[in-house]
This record gives sequence, structure tokens and C-alpha cells, in this order.
Amino acid sequence: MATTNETAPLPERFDPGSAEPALYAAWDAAGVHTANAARSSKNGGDRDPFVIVIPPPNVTAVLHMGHGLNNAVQDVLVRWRRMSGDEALWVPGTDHAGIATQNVVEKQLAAEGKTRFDLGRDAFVERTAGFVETTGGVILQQLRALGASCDWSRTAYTLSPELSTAVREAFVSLHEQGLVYRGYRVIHWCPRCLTSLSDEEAEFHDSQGTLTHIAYRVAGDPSRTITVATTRPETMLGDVAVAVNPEDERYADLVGKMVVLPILDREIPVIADSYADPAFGTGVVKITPAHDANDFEVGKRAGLPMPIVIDADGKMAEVTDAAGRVPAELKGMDRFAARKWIVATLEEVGALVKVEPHANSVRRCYRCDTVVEPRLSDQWFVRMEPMAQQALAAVRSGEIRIMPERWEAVYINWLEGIRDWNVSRQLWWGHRLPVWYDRDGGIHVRRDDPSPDEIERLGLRQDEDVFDTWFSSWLWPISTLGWPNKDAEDLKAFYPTDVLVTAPEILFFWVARMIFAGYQFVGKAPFHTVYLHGTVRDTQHRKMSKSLGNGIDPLDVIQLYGADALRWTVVAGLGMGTDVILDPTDLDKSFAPGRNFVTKLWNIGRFLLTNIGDRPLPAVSSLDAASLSAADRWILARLDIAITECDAALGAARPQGATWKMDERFRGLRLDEYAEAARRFAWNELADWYVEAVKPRLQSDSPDGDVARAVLLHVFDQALRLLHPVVPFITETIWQKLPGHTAGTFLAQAAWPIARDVSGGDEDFERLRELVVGIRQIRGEYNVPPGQMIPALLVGADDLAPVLERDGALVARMARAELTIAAVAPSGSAAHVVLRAGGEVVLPLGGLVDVARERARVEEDLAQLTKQLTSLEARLANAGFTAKAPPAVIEAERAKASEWKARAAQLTAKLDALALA
RNA sequence: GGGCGAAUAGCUCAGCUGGUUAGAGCACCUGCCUUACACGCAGGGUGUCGGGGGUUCGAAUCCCUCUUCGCCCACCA
Repeated sequence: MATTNETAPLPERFDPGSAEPALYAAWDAAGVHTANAARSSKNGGDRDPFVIVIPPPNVTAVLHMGHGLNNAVQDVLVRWRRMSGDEALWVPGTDHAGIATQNVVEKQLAAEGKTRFDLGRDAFVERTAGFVETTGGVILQQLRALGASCDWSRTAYTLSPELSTAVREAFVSLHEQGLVYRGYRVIHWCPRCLTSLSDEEAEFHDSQGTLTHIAYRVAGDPSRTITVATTRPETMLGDVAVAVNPEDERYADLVGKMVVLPILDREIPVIADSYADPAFGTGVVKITPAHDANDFEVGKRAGLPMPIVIDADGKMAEVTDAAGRVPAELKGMDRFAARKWIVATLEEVGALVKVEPHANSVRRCYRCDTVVEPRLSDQWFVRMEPMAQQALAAVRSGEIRIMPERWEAVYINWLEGIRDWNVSRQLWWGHRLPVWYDRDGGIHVRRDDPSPDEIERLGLRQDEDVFDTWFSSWLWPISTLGWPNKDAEDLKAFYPTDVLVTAPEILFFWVARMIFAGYQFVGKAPFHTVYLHGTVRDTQHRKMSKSLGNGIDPLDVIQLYGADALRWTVVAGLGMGTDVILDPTDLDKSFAPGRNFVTKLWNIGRFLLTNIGDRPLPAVSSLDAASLSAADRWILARLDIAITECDAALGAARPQGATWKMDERFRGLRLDEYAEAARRFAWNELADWYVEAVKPRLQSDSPDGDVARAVLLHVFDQALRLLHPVVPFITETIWQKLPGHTAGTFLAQAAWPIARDVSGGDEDFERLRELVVGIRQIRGEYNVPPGQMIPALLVGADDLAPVLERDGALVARMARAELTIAAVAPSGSAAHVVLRAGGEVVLPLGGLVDVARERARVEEDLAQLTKQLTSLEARLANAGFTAKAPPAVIEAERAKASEWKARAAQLTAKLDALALA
């Protein structure tokens, strides 16, 4: 292998704009991101597979900060595992997004003055497919700019032929097992999208509505009325009864009698049903079976008719079984206008009792925000309860963990009350239901399309509906790997996947259902970990959104500061389950942490490359311990600690055995802690101390200089490895230039660091650091000009003497002090003495010390210490404490007490010394 | 209505099953352009751990209660 020795200095600035795309292309060309099924241990290979399937963005989507965050997190995990030796696979792809995409194209048509009905189904689908073909998938390109190490050779699309096969197989096999059925019932209907919605797609929004009280006359008894309260008076046209609770004595005598529906003057019965809550309103509820899910149930129990008085567009109309129910003036009127008309008319006929404000929640379409209309119609449903059992057990047992932990409770709560899933949509864009109806009303659910002959013979007509988008998404982990082909190599090599990274909003829409599907179709959970991250918000904690105009375009950030700066900022700022707060009005400030850190790394690299030379260096592992300086030993120990901390923060990649054990279950995936541990090592330890400590040695060609160079190169190389998952571009760029780099190798595939020996901490350099910091503090306190050297007399620091013998010059340089060591303070120096805590440092500062000020300071310290000591001694004297506290605690407290006593004595001595001044 | 969570520095948050003098990043203040880096260096903590009560030798941590905020669910007629 050729080696490169490009020790040419790096340019002054890292230019992400040119470096990042070129690097990404190089990774791609080298196949760094491409997984090999044959290498998976599940397929006879020697690497554990580590698999993440991307939450497929809508095919028409463009990258926003939410995607930026979501994909940065996934990329960190994938890169980490790839470096750790796993066969890492990140499956990318997009979702055809039925309603969303159809809406986009319909808007285009509207601009042309047309509707989809003008085009007709086939032409509309063709146009939408063409739209997706030409403009869709932009987001996948944008993910490359982010650095996402997806395996593009496996890019999937929910509406591809392969995945469509999976959708069809899933539905047919569910049907065979009796888990799907067609039902005529009240569902959520969006009058704008003209389709049914699932419970999850009809989102609750608080609203300030009204409660309209209407008096219904009791038939044949002009003296009596019965008052109902409703939030939707317009539905009264479809009333078929009023219900009272069977236990409600107020109305017991009316049950079975008739009342007269105002305006229409129709007689309807009073029925008893426990659904009526005596405590709510008047205790009487009008029953409109076609326009309310509860009323529908009541109507079914009582065998009532179900007239439909609102059409699919949300306009008043006599649709089904409602002849004579909608007055001529109302026909074609929008439901909200009709509400006003009804209330006004009720008032005219004297049936309006009152209208009062009433806070309630109204369901709205999650795609267009239109108020959802309950609608009686034929739909296809999937029975969820049988599938929920296993999904529930999986989380309870720890086979699947959800992080942060609190979401497990939410998940369990939802599953326990799960309801059937309406999967049919009255849309054109999507997977059409594989359902045919024959001329005798028979239903045919089939894997293959019927032949022309069958169609003719049986009079087959295919169901017009398509599936809910989520009916393809829920198969994503299995379908992207090849299911229903059970012999698919990817399915064998890479299923189950490992971690699913997404936002909590789609826990029910998607995550829970994927778990259902995994068990249902493959018999295994689709992943062992669900990681739910927070939301990107602005400084007012509002979710970033197009309509609020408070968004940040990740591409702007990438252009300004580079992808690494973006990634670092969001990953380092992402506590478990917490939101990421960014200021869209101040990108400079928002992304400063990432930008600054990337620059810092660059400059460490620049320093190293200009100082390390190109002479061959010994391997650190081959170095004799005696040849290492205190600083060398220290930084190597700090590296081990940093590696250990990073590993601990990231946690176990997978459970040991079938379930997560309690000691690991909710640990790991602390990306912020991992990032911080790596940053602290690189910046606060390596750059701030080791680089500064080692500078003089780098000037020399001696063996010691080579030791310093070797250690510096080693620890920086290791730091780059630790940091690569978060900031892949800058680390790869520098790593490629390190002396000894083998051409054609990538940091992205380099081995993750392994801590050698964590026990070998190094005290010597720690003492030196304390000394330097101590002297610097005093310099600061007394405003010693930076250029001025100060004399420093170290007294009673015998244990430091050997260390200082070797590194005294280093301390002197870093602290800008002239060190002298003495066993005891020479007499006469007391007037200029400042004592450091611990008593081992004495600094004669000439005339720099303000004695009065110093005395006041020491007195304050002493008073504080005395107070603490008193309380500590009281505690130690307390019989309850000595009887009940753990021995180790008592021991620690005693040690503390004697330490404090010693300190107090020192402070007293210092006061005495100052008194001499 | 049911369930869950949060409240700690100016901001975002750590502080695990109670035990040194409550921490980090950012922001801020002071002094420095010390030839890798001013996107930097050195120094500095600015706090009634939301209020009240309780348990305990000891509470940011456990219990009760109040206040405020947030999330999930719901057949709020």
C-alpha cells in the first residue's frame, strides 16, 4: 500500500462548501455506505448486523430542521456501529404519502382551474406519478449534503412495485386470518380531502364552541317539552330519537312516547339508553345515528333508521333515507352556515331555549386542518386487538425498549385501549385495495388481479379505494428488506433491525403499527429499540413551521457553516427526550457551538501537521513507559477515560439475549453526553493542556521529541475517531492528511477506539495542572500583566520535587512564573506570602499583594469554613447519625472534618503571616 | 374526564435507587491579537434547587399538598 506523507500545512480555514460534497462522493464511490448481506452474522458472516430503517420522508418533502435532527441522530448511530465493526446498514427511502401528495397535485390543478375529477382517475394518477418522478425525492439528495451514510443501493419507495406487493400480501393474508373486515359505520371524514381518516389522522383541537339547547314538544301533550343540548344543532335534521338514561327518573314516564322534532314537525321516539348521561346538560341526548359515532351505536342497539343529511362535501343534502328532512332553503348549504340557519329558525319557531358557550375539542384533518365530519359509510378495517397483545407484551418484557422511558407508559396506555384501524381511503393516489365485488354482491380479496375472463364471467368490479398511507409504512422494516419473499437475502441478513429513530408524534401512526406488522408477518419484533427524540423549536418554544415562518433551512446552515456544524449543534444539544431550541433569527449564534468546535478541530490539525514533521515515529504501544513524560502519561490516560465515557454514553448496541436487562434497558443513546465527552477530550484536554505542554518538545529532534510526536499523533487520531460519527467531514478531511495515512482508506471505516487501561490515571500531571491553575488564579486576582513573569516559591511540596525537576520549565512557561522550591518558607518572606489551599504552594509576589484585601479574604474564608465545620461536627456528634448512617459515610465525614480542620489551621497561620506584614 | 411528565444559574439542561462546599454547555463579566485557533486564550458562578408541610442523623433527591407549564389518551351530546 502506498502511504501519503502530506505534511503540507492545512489551509487557514476549512471550506466545507467544497470539501463536504467531494468527500461524500469519495465515500460513495468507495462503497463505504454499502452493506454486504454476506458479511452479516445472520447470514454466515462474521459481523453483527446493525440496521436502521429511515423514517421515510414524504416523497414531495424538502429538508427541514426536523429531518436534519432525525437524520443526524441516525447517522451518528450508523457511523458509530460501522466503525465498531458491525455490518452497518441504513436503509433510505421515501413515502408516497397518499393524502399529502394528492393534495399537492390537486392544488396544482386548482391553479389551472381544474379538479382531479376533470382529469379522471387514470390521468390523475399518471400526473401525480409524473410529478413524483420529476420533483420527488429531492430530500434524498439533501440528506447527502447532511452527510447521511445511507445505503443508496437499497433506496426504497412505498409505492414501488416491490413494496406494493408487500402491501397486497399483507392485506390478503390478514383477510385470510379474519383480521380485516368491511364495515358500514360512522368514521371520520374530511369534507375537503373527500376521504375517510383513521382515529389517529383526525386530531383533536381545543375549540370554543356553543351548546345549543332545543325544546322538543312531547306529542299529544302541549304542556310538556323535553330539552336536549347539542354542539351541532344542524344535525337535528337527522335525529331519529331522543335518549334518556334508563335510571333517570325525571324522564321515566316519557320513555316510549313520541316527541316532535322542531322545524320538521316529525315525530320521533323517546328511548332509554345508558349512553345518556343524566349529569350532562339536561340528561337528554338527541340521537343522530348517521352523524355521530355514539349515536350510531345507540341507533344500532335500538334498531333505528339512519338518515344522512350531510353529503360528502359537508353540505346539507338528503343523501340516504332522509327524504323530506332537509328544507329546500338548506339544500346545498355548507354545514356551518346551516348551523346558523337552524339556530335562527329554531328561535323563530320558539324551540330555542338557549345558546351557551361550551369548550370542547373538535377533530380536524391532520393534513388540511378541516373540521372532520362523522360520516356513515362502507370502509375496510383491520382488527387491532389480537395483534396488540404481542406488541404490548414485547414492551412490557423489555424485548423492545422505548426511550425516553416515559413513552413506554404512553405506548402501553394506547395499546390497551386500541381500536380497529380504518385502512381504506377514498383517494386516488395510493395502493388500490385488492378487493373485487361480483355482480351477486360477493367479495373477492386476492393476491393476483383477476383475468379479463373472470371479470367478464363474474362481473367483477374493483374497490375504488386505496390504502391509508400508513398501511404501507407499517411494513417498512420488513418490506424494504424483501418481504414477502421469505428467502430474500436482506431479510435474512438484516432483519430484525436495531434502532428506530423518530419523533414521538408518530409513535401510534407508525412505530406501534410496525411492531404489530413485524410480529404478524415475520414473527419477530422489527427492532429492539425505539429512540424518540425531541422537536426543533424556536426561542419561544414554538415548533418550527412553514406557516409560522420560524423555520431554519438546514441547507442555509450547511452553506454558511457546513454540515458538521449543523450536526454538532443539534446532536450535542439533544438531551434524552428534550427539544432542541434554535433561534431562526440568529443562525450565527444558534450554530456557534458547532461552527466553533469544527474550527477548533481544524486548528488542532493545522498545528499538528505543521509541527509533527514527516520523520517515522514509533508506535505508542511500543514506547517504554519510562520514556513517557507526565503529560504523555496523562493524555493517554485521559484518552482512555474519554473512550470509556463515550462508550458508556452510547451504551450497548443491542441487548444481551432476547430482552433488555434492567441494568442496560434505559441506558445509552445519550448522544449529548457522548459528544460532550469527546469534545472535552479534544478541546479541554488535548488542545488546552497536552498541546501546550508538548510544544517545546516538538522543536527538538531528540528521541523525546519523537515520543511527544508519536503520542500527539496517536491521541489526535483517536479523538478524530471518537468524533467522526458526529462531525464526519472535518474529521475525515484531517484524518486523511495525518502522517502514515494509507491512501484509499477512510476514517468512516476505521476502527472505533478501545480503552487500553483505565486504571492507570496519572497524578503527576494533575498536580502540575493544579499548580498552573493556582498560579494563574492568583495572577488574575492581582491583575498581574500577562507579560510579567512572577516569582513563585513552592514550599513543602516535596512530593512535587521530582516531577518539577523534569517538568518545572513547563509549569513555569504555562503559568508564567519563576519557580523556586523550598522545604520551608525562608524567614522574612512571610510578608509577601500567599498560601494556596492545601498549603503546598507559596507565592512570593513582591509588592503585588494587597495585604488588607488578602486578610479580609482569608478571614471570610475562615469564617465560612468554621461554620461548615461546626455543622459537620454537630452531625458527627449526633447519636442518630453514628447509629444509622452507613459506615463508609461516617468515615468520609470524619475524613472531611479533619481535612477542614487542617485547612482552618492553615488559614489561621496565614492570617498570622499576614499580620506580620 | 383519564393517564404521564416537568419545574435546579439569564437560556437549554445533568444531577441514578437520599450522603463532600449543587454541576455542564451557551450567555454574561474581567484581562489578553501569548506565531494552531479572537470561530481563540486565561480567569470569574452570577442559585431561596417552584411554594408549603412531612419522613430522616441528613432532602434538589422520598411522601403529601398547592401553583405553573407540557405531553398522551378520551363515546367533552
